[in-house]
Amino acid sequence: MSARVTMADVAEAAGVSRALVSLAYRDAFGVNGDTRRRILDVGDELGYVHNRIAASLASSGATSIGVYLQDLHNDFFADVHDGIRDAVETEARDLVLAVGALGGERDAGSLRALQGARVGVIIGAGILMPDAEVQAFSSRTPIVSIAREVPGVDSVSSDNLAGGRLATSHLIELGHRRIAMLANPPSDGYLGRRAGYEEQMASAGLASRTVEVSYSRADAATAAIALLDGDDAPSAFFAHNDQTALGVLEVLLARGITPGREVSVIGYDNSSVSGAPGTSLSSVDLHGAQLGAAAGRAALRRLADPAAPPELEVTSPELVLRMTTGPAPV
Amino acid sequence: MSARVTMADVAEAAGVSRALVSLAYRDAFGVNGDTRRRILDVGDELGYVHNRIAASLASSGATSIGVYLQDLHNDFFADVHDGIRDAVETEARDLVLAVGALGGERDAGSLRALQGARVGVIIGAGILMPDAEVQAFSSRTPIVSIAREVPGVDSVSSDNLAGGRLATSHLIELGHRRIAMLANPPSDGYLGRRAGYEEQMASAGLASRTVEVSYSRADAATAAIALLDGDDAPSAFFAHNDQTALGVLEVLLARGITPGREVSVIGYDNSSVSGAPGTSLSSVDLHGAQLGAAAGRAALRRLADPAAPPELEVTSPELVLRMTTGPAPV
DNA sequence: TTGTATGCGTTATCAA
DNA sequence: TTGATAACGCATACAA
Repeated sequence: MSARVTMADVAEAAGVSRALVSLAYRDAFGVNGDTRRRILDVGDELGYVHNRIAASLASSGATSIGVYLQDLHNDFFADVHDGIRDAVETEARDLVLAVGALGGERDAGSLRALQGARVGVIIGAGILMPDAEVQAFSSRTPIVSIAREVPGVDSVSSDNLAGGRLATSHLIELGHRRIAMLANPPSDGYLGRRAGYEEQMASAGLASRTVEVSYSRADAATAAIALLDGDDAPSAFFAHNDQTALGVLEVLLARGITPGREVSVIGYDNSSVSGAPGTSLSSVDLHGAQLGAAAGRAALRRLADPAAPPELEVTSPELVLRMTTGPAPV
Repeated sequence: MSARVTMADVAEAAGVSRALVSLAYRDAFGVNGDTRRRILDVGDELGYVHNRIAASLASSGATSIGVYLQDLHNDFFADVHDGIRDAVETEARDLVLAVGALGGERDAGSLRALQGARVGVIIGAGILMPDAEVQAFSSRTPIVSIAREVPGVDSVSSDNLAGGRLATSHLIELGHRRIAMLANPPSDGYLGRRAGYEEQMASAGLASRTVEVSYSRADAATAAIALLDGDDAPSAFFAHNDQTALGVLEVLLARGITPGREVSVIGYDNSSVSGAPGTSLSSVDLHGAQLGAAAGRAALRRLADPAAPPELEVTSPELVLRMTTGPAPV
């Protein structure tokens, strides 16, 4: 608990100027590699820690990167985080994290907190505010939106249409003809998944059967029961996300139906639960780490040129096949 | 992109002094509720955001709370985060997050980053540094350790001995006699789980069979295969965590053995995968949110009194039974 | 490389 | 409540 060590102390102990110490800690130009090492060593010995607070206040342009993640319980956001960190760490930028909430009730507060931390740009994954609010916010602190396209705002998203096509056409190729889709509420976006499904069904001459469900597993289970008990029960389900697919699996297992044999199921997100033994859910992978990395690079570009026109980058999803998909029963 | 709005601007627009604006934004005493609201409204209109960077630099004592989470892919840490946030948000403290890595290779860097952000205390979940380093670090910036007891450092941990007893005695009550434990490397702590297992086995007159494995699923699978193929194959497995238990399940399913019928399995952590249909793993729940909340409160106490003696708080784990546990086959 | 001066936007302290 | 002023620890620009 000695008095706080400052740059001045390090400078004195190392026998150099304050300014040089400052440069050394930012590994800027104009400081010889040897002296740099020596300065850092002296700093370590004294227990000095570069004060990013003071540094940030003093430097005019904000250089740190804010990261907003909707929900830590969802593995997708963990992937996104990893991707961002990978893409950004070569630049030695500070990442400032803020976590939201599933319902979006923390969006505004968390984004404000990042703004209060004076980040230069915010990478947002799972922001639920309306487009208009995102745009308004972005005009003060630029946002890079992940997995959601916001007009006028840098966006990095996965091709949902392609994902919907991938899943559906695979089920069709397996011989399924009665394929139901459990879709999310249209107001939340991700419409491409549904569009891809309906397009593929139509072009195969099959009738679409789309049921809208919420994000809860229980809700999905209810919908699955209704479909299975109805006329012309489907032999395959395409779910808008893994959570929904788990609801379907729950129903199948409870009825003694083996997923992948009698009935096939494909989810979306390829979250960590998908790979669990026993569950082994086929799913569409968004490649969250890839999205995060792309967003990280976009953030660096935005920091470098605040006036550049907004960018839109679209990455391709991938179908990951496990045990819940199999040939249609005869 | 207007010029940055500062407190001075707000003060002028609201027709009050700078000092009053400062007080209003910290909702401190000495500012009438009405004027406070008015000041905040004016601030909003001007698009002012309280600059936490400048505030933090100017205020003498650090009041923000650092949170170190080892790995976002593990649901346990998400629970911990939620618990901390709940416990702390009434105090309106800033949470500063840092994320580590599974192998511990980011421990030092992440903790330093928090120190550089001048937090007043750090809540650490999943720190892997040796005790001595944690203690040394904690003497500069106090640490509250979660799920790991570090002598001389505030710690909030779950009672691993009780957890090991719970799991083992339950298997014994189910009639199992050949119960194997897949334990973690002793150097990582959590020794109580193993001790609880061995104690319960001994007091039931049964022979312990402990095999040490790493944290990888594949490693656990290998160990399970060796045990199942050996003499006197176990009818039940107690795994030191869920990941390890999944490795066992993988082997059982591959061999057509139904978990919970022929062979029982209990994991530890009750992570999100445990509840997936098809997996349905019985597990010991650490109650991460509860641990987080306790740590949050401990952090607030530490902030209030840096000189108080270190505290140790121990919470009780709970056995969550699902499909992978059942009576011993006859 | 070195000093040195100036400023970043607050908080904190005091006297009024 | 108000001003006014001194920190806070650093970045930055400049002259040497």
